[in-house]
Amino acid sequence: MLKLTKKADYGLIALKYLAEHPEKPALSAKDVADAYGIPAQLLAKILQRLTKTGLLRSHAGMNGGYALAREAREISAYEVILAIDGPFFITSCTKGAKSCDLTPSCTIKEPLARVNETIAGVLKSISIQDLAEHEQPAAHANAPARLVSLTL
Amino acid sequence: MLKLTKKADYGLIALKYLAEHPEKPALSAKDVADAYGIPAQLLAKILQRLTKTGLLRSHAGMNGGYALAREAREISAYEVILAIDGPFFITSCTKGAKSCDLTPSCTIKEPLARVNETIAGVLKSISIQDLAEHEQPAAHANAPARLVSLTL
DNA sequence: GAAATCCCGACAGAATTGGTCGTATACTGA
DNA sequence: TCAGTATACGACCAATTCTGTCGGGATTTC
Repeated sequence: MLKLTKKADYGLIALKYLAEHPEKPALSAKDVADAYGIPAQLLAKILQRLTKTGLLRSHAGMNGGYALAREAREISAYEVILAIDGPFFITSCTKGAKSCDLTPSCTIKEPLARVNETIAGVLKSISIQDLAEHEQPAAHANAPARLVSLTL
Repeated sequence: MLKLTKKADYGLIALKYLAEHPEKPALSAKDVADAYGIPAQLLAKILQRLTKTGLLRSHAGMNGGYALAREAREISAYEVILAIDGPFFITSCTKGAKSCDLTPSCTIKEPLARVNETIAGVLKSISIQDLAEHEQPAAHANAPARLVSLTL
């Protein structure tokens, strides 16, 4: 299915929201959760993780909350997903050191690893700001295309 | 995590295996399962599904089994994954008609839909034959790169 | 010190995935 | 026509993963 987990989704949504409100010094997990109807405690944990990986800055106490640790332009969707869901591999085998437990198996793995890199490249090329900019149905007709190369 | 299910993996492995043995008129599910240590009954169900979607031809009885319905070159990894795992969307929201149940939510969805298409494009550009060719650690140094464009 | 807020581990329920079983059906060859 | 080999398919269970909740703690502001 190749889909993001809801957590990753929530994380991206939250970061986008933060990027859209640069005037606020910080927004609490609850603020964001309420804005989108996301379970507050769950979002809190996600934001905590993003803080731990250095994508967000946090501040406790009244009027505390979270803020982007870097420019929205400088945070890629890839980093967010990586932080929340952990490293991903398109093949279900490649889990760390012990490659495939099955016989000589996954002869399929090697070519797909390249696909994996390509996808990672695409995700790396997208910043939180890109997400925020396209809030309004803009005319992306003339947006410059980004080329990603896949060497099989 | 953005990973393929094991079923999709198995399916790709099996198709690759079939592509590598064009001399055989058909290979049984058990043959393939044994070759890779894949649970035979599970693989059987996967191959049945691939048959139903027209990627394989099947034949019951002795010396029966499965064979590619088309040239390996003409079967894309995308088709295989689609057949086995169903349509995939990178955002966990986009599930059919009813978009996001949450409020105005997934403002994130629209840009990511493009990413989704890009990934699908990558997968479509890879054929079973591509997978089969790179069995041996070949020198893909001079393999022509394929460019996939992403217009955000 | 009280309120707001972040921090974090543990855990329960739900959903998905992986795999098995049993049975029916189709084809082959002796 | 019968035995053996295979596919076809639905039901079902087991394992894993994901989602969301709870409870207690630590910081910061007022």
